[in-house]
Order: sequence, then C-alpha cells, then structure tokens
Amino acid sequence: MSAAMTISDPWFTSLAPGRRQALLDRARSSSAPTGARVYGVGDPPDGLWAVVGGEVRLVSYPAVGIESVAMILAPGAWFGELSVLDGGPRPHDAVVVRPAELLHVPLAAFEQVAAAHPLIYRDLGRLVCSRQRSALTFMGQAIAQPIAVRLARVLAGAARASGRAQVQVRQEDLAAMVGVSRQTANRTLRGFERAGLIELAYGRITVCDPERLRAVA
Amino acid sequence: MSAAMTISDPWFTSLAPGRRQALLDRARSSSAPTGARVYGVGDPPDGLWAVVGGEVRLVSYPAVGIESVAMILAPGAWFGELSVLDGGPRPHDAVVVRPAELLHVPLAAFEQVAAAHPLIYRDLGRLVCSRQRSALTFMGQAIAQPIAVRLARVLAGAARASGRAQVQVRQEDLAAMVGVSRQTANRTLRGFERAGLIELAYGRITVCDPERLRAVA
DNA sequence: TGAAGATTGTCGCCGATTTGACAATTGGGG
DNA sequence: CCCCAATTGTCAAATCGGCGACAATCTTCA
Repeated sequence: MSAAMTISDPWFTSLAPGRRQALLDRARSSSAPTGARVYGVGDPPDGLWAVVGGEVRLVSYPAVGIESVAMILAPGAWFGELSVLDGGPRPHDAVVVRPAELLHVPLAAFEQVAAAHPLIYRDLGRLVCSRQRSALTFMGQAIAQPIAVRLARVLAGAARASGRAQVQVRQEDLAAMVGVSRQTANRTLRGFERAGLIELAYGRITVCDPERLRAVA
Repeated sequence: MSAAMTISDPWFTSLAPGRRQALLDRARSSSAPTGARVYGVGDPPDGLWAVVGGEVRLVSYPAVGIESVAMILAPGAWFGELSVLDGGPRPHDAVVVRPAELLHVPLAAFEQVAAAHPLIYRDLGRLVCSRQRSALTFMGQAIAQPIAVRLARVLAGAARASGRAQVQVRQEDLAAMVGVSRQTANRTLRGFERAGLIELAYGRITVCDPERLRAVA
C-alpha cells in the first residue's frame, strides 16, 4: 500500500520514520467514487485520512444555503487531524471530487499508535499549526486586500496544492472562496485571462503564468 | 476572531495536574507596562506565555499601514503556543494594553517539560485546535454575514473574553477587525446604541445587553 | 444523436460602502 | 491648567459590488 505514498507531502515526509511507518501499518486503503462523502460536518472523529489519488475537498456551510470550498486536497495530503486531536465534531464536509484512493487510520488504531509513540501528538499538532498559519494569512487577506489579489492568491494556491496547472473548479466556487459574487469573480478572471495569466474553460482554469499570478497576490 | 477566555481558562484547567504543575514550576513571573511588546511579528519562538493580570492583544498587519487586532487576551489566557509547537516565526505582535502580570515558560524550559511529559504536546495541539476552530467560524462569518452580525459577534466576544462589560477599543480597531471602514462601523454601532444594546464612549464601549447582542450575531 | 441541465459571459440598475472632508468632543502631557 | 493630539460624529460625492436577467456554450445522459 505504501507504494503510492511517494508523493512528497511536506508534513508526512517530515515525520520520524518510526511514527510514519506506524501510521502506514495501521492504515487501510480504500477507494471512493466522485461525490462520495468521506465524513460530514458535525460527525464525531472517525480517524485520520490521506489522499493517495484523485481529489478531495473540504467544504463548509457558513450560512444556510451557502457553500464554501475551504480547501482542495491533492494526493499526499493528510486531513481530518483537527477532530482527531481535540475530539470535537468535524468542521467540514470532506467530499470526493475526482475518483479517489484513500488511506484511513481509524480512531482506535490511531490511539494505539499514539500509545506507542506519544510524539505523534506533536506531529499532529504541527499539522494543525500549518493549517492555522494558512488561516491567519487568509483572514488578513480577506478583509484588507482587493478582490483581484484575493482571487490570484486562491488560484495560485490551488494550482500549487494540486501540483498541476489545470485546476478543476467552477467560477462559482472560486467566488464563494473569495467572498464575492460569481459575476464579479468572472469579470476579474477575464481580466487575468486578457493579461495572459490564466486560461478559462468550462469547469476548469489553467494557470499559464504562475510567476506573475503570485506577483499579483 | 474572539477567543473565549475567562479567568478560569478552559484550556489550562483541562490539563492533567502533573503537566499543569510542571508548566507552573518552570514559569517565571514578570510584569509589563502598557505599550510593552512581549514579542513581535517574525520573532523566533521564545516560549509560552500567560496573562495573569491586565490585558494583552495579538495584532497583525495584513498589509502595509493596516493594523488589525486579532485577539484580546484576558487573565487566564495562554498564548504563543503556535510558534512553540511548530518552531516557526511569530504570526502576531503581542502588545500589552493594560499594565500586565505575565507568566513566561522559556523555550528551553518548555522542552524540558516536554521531555518529561510528552503528552504536553497533545495539550498544546488542542490549544491550537481551539484557535483553529475560532478561525474557521470567523472565516465563514467574514464572507457570508452582514456587517451588523459580524460587529455584534466581535463585540460580544470581546466582552465575554475580557470578562467585563466595558471594552477598551477604538471604533477604528473594531472596524478593522470586521473589515469595514470606520464610518460604517460607527453608523452600525450607533444603531446598536439606539437599540440599548451598548453604550459608546471615548475609546471604549460598554455592553449593556449581552443577551440581545449575541442574539443579533 | 438529442435534449436537458449546468456553467459561463455579459448587461444594467440599485443599494451599500468607501473615500474625503470637517466640526465637535475627549484625554493626556507639558 | 491649558493646549494638542486622538477619537468620534456626520455629511456628500463617487465608487464598488450584488442582484436579476438572459443568451451562449458546454457536458452528460437517456
């Protein structure tokens, strides 16, 4: 099962070999079709997950009827750490967007690992820390930067996270991530396209010039 | 952002007695005058801090020339955990707003505690988790809720966090927290005042009706 | 293949917010 | 104690973004 885990995720590869192996030893491989829900908002923690192939997104519902994609997870990414660490309910829906291969370390199995390797808690804490740092910069951007900058940042982040230039995302989702209407997002995106930064297509966006895109952000 | 920190801090009181005592044993007490900077943005971690008396605020600078108060820390609150756990630079300035009594567990001392009590990492991770959950709800609010709701939430949170009805904060700071102009914040606040929810004064706001204020949020 | 649903591109209007400006009030330091 | 800086209260003009609407394009599935 570990064959596919060669994707270099900064968190997982930074783990001490013993703890990394302990996690993999207890992980179960599974596959999930598009649309499947790994877990839902409010669920009690059921363990740790990793994306081996495909794509998973964490989506939240800030208000009734509003959906906001919080994070796009590419192969190599581990997720679900927050609830595993503090025992609280899941803050997101985790939904499969492209047919996915997953790893699952059930909660009981994780606790066995933790009993043998207490420092796994520090590792998990560091994962939460990286999420927290992302959230902090996002909050700063959200209220202080103009729309174009926020959009550019989200786009560049999505492209870099997925490791590919083509990002499969609806303009409506992008708009929700940045907190503007679809129409406004569309106008800004077409501005980027005219500048040669990106290319727009049905249901996906291709980042042509990551350099300048990050320069905008 | 608003973190709930009463005198009996939920995080610290939830610690196992052994680890709580180990922290206190290594903590040094100190006092700092108004305006003092406990640490600054970008500093390397120097350990864990706690507010015993007075008030400390974590402020960030989302863009040049813009200042945004991220969190108000009242007696009982521990802070600085993020950089201690992941070793990264401080994401905030920690500044003393009212003459403060502080506890400081230097980084080396903390690592001694951690060597003897590895589970302290889980405790620290859970503190980061609570911050992360606050950040997640904040991000949802920021882009989906109207201004009045956001302002009411920030105000109610600040009052509850400080444990007193009088909150010493400039309207300009409040505006920056919710991401609107000072004029707009002022108009909304005066609306609250006319409704009897709060009372406005020079440099401070008194929450008269916490119940209804939270009902607005 | 064909039709239905989903997504994008693009209007114009309207309300809300920002910006800039200025007076009034308050608090602190010389 | 008084002056100056900081903060608040308020206004008008200008701008920005949301909303509704609609056509065009694309995908999917029967």
